[in-house]
Amino acid sequence: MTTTTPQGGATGRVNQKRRTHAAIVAAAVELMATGGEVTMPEVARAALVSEATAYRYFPDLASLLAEAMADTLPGPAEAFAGVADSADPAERVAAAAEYLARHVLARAGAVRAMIAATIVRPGGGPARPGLRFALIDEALRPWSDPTPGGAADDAVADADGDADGGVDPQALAELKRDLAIVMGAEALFSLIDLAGLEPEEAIAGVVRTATTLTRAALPHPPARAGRGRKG
Amino acid sequence: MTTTTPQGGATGRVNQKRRTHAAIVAAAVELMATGGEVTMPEVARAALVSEATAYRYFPDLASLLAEAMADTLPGPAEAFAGVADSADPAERVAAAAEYLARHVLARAGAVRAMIAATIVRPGGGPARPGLRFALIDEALRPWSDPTPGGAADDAVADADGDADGGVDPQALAELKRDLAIVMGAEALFSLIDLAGLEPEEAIAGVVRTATTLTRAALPHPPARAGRGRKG
DNA sequence: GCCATTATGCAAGCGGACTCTTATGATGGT
DNA sequence: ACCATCATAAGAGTCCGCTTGCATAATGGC
Repeated sequence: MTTTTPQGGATGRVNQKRRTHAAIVAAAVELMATGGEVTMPEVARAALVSEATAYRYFPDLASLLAEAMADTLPGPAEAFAGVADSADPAERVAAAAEYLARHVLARAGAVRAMIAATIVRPGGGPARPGLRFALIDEALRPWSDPTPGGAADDAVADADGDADGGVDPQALAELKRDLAIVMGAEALFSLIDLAGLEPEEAIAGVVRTATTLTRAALPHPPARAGRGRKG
Repeated sequence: MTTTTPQGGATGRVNQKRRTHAAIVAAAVELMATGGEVTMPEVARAALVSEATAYRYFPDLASLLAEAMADTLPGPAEAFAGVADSADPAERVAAAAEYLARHVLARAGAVRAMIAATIVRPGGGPARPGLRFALIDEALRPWSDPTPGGAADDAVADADGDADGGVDPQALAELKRDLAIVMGAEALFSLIDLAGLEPEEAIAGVVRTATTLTRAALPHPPARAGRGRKG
């Protein structure tokens, strides 16, 4: 996510810099979409730019991939397209988890490279986007904001019965932490690489686990995640 | 976990090969224990062996680290030392999760290198140990084996009330999958690197999430994971 | 103790992630 | 149109992962 331009930010040949920057990101986005591996020399070649120049704009490959990744995520809005008017957090969490998982799997090669690059640099800067956190917050908004102002208010009361907005803040924070573990690329790759699941099974797996965790956080008798809905 | 010796397995100069193999693994174990990064040249130097020789015994760094890692894990027995006579799966899962997490964190550098190496080789062989799976199976044994033959039988009946061994096999399989996501090094590093938690907080986090999932799989009214027990 | 077997060391090499230096050449204000 | 500024290209260099070929030397059966 870190972007460095030559000679600081808005000084010098701003146009050229914006052009170059855009070209590099565009090339990265395109290569990422193939799902294959993405290397810095490749991106540079595709962007008609020297490798050294690419490194002048991004401190490392992970930062470049992070920005390219973030650029292809239109924002939380799309993730909840199907459940926009639903105030059931479990449903919203499931939608977010699946949305993120499919996005990741479609760019598996790049995401794998990103994880590999960032995992060996513990303190080395915020090179990885916190995509999941924004999605989690948005998914749990019905519990965070007591009154979002739309039809959701009714839905909350409908789904929640007595305590509509009254969710224990600590329980909410813990749920967010739980979901941060599950709603990530690493979780997906764990299931695929270690557990030997097929991509679709892995998606179903993380969605199910995320749903289970969300339901478990509810103060009400939890129905377990619906199984066989995708099978 | 893959070990290749020159000229096949038990042929040729067996003693020399065993000595060399042991020296390499021992060096890796020692370097891992420092928690710092572990590279192949380093291990080779520490083992008084050329790098090429190290690669003759292990196809890649990940395999070497995997074997060294597995060698330092005395087996499932130790993990459940404190809860050996407990048949509460949630308690056993918590113990296993914490055990694994501490083991990983004590060798963070090596594990990070291992993840980095394996994440970019999706189909490239089983270079990563399934440590978690054995632990999960062992933790859930009270549910898998209706009658393990010890004092656990009574404890099961005690904790479970009516249906002692009668746990839905599918629910059990799903729980195992859930736990496979949470009880792993990646989950730990996600919390530390992305969520910004301290190591101890991260351990508490995965333990809590694992406990929550296990409790949620119980057919009975689940008490949420005890919070504040670890501070 | 000899000597064929065979593990090992050395060294070169490839590609990727970066870093740094030097020399162009495009940019854009005047 | 000029030309100082500044982004860029090119290339070498470092480190690691990993491979390969060849010469050397230890091993251990005889």
